[in-house]
Amino acid sequence: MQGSDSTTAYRRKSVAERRRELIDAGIACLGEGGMSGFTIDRIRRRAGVSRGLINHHFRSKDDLLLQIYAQMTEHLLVETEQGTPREFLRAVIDFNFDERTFNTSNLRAWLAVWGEIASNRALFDLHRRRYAGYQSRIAAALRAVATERGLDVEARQLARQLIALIDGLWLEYCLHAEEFTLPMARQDCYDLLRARGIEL
Amino acid sequence: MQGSDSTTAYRRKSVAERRRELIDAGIACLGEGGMSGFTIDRIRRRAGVSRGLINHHFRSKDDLLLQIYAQMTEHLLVETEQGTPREFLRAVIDFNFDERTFNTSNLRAWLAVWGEIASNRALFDLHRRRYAGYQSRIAAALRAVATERGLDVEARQLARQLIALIDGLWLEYCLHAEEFTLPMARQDCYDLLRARGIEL
DNA sequence: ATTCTTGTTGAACGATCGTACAATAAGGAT
DNA sequence: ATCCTTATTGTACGATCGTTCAACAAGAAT
Repeated sequence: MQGSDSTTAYRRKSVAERRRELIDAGIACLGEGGMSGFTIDRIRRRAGVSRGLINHHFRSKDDLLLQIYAQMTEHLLVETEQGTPREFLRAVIDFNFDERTFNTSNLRAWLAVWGEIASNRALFDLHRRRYAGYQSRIAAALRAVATERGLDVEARQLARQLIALIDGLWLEYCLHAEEFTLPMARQDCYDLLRARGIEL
Repeated sequence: MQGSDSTTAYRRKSVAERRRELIDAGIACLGEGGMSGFTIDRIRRRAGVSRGLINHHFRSKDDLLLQIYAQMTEHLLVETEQGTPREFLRAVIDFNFDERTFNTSNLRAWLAVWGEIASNRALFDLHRRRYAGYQSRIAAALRAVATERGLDVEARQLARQLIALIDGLWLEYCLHAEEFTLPMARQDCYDLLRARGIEL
């Protein structure tokens, strides 16, 4: 755009870098205006790029949305890949309530995507694949920690409750950020498990 | 349309009845296609009505969305207006997981609306008003039941957790209806309170 | 310097969006 | 029967949507 060299009209970037920028711009638009704000024109403006470039890097707008979801879940999966079951559970909770993840813009983006999953086949399928692994890994970790302490828990049920609480807290925060702090939300999750005898 | 009397092209209805029909059609569209499916043309087709009628009964599409939210929350407030704190809490949980409320179409409609609240001023304001009363009533009921048993609970925090769990379970069910039963979800809520010493 | 690849642009397209409005007719009042 | 109100229709409009595509130029390769 207005680069330091006034003789060049624009700057070329690598495919990976540009795609990443467009994905980030898309997430920002989702966070700012929900699904109604997820528009080729708004995305391209936020990315500081021309109208046609999005369709050059992505097959369609739906494809961009799919890549956005892929990146959002990628973060969650990658950053919780670690050691013992107890460490894993802590990582899941802490990551979900880390400032980088737990901010209104990002949460609104998630909310907007959730609203589309049910009526977008490709998105739905990807979500199913990602989510199944997520839940079963949490259930397995809960089971491991519980048996280690000689507790008898319904691991799948508890995993479901934990995930539901996390998502619900996200939702609450998304709509009522002011009466809410990040450590409070995190503590709510630890409390849920402690009340079942699982201390992290 | 194709009424029994073939000489009449359409049937007039009372303002209240027609508005209700349009609101219901709008909810159905939200549940079916998310915010992207919330379209004047789709709504009017589902309601079996002409294009112009929606703007006759509602100032704008945003106004219709506002009325839709008003009706959805109305149900929740009305059906939980009853007696003792314990009865009230049971009513809240039971209503949230009643078949009439807890079905994928309705939940998807909620999800779609939630996604818009943050970026729609009028919707946001209405939501705030409705939600504040909802949360404080739950907190008060929890406090009453707890002190009745000599327990010391952080009522507002627990209310927040309960609401988050309810919303989270809605969300889970919305996206994974098959590995989920209604009584299971309801039980999850009772479990949360029981784990804190509050037996309903 | 020149060539070549391809990231990037911007105009143009048809479709669909929400809204406005004049014309119509249903159905109660008289 | 006739009038009157207004619920209802259907067309039209401008704006914006997602997508296509020929032309352009950035920048590495030569």
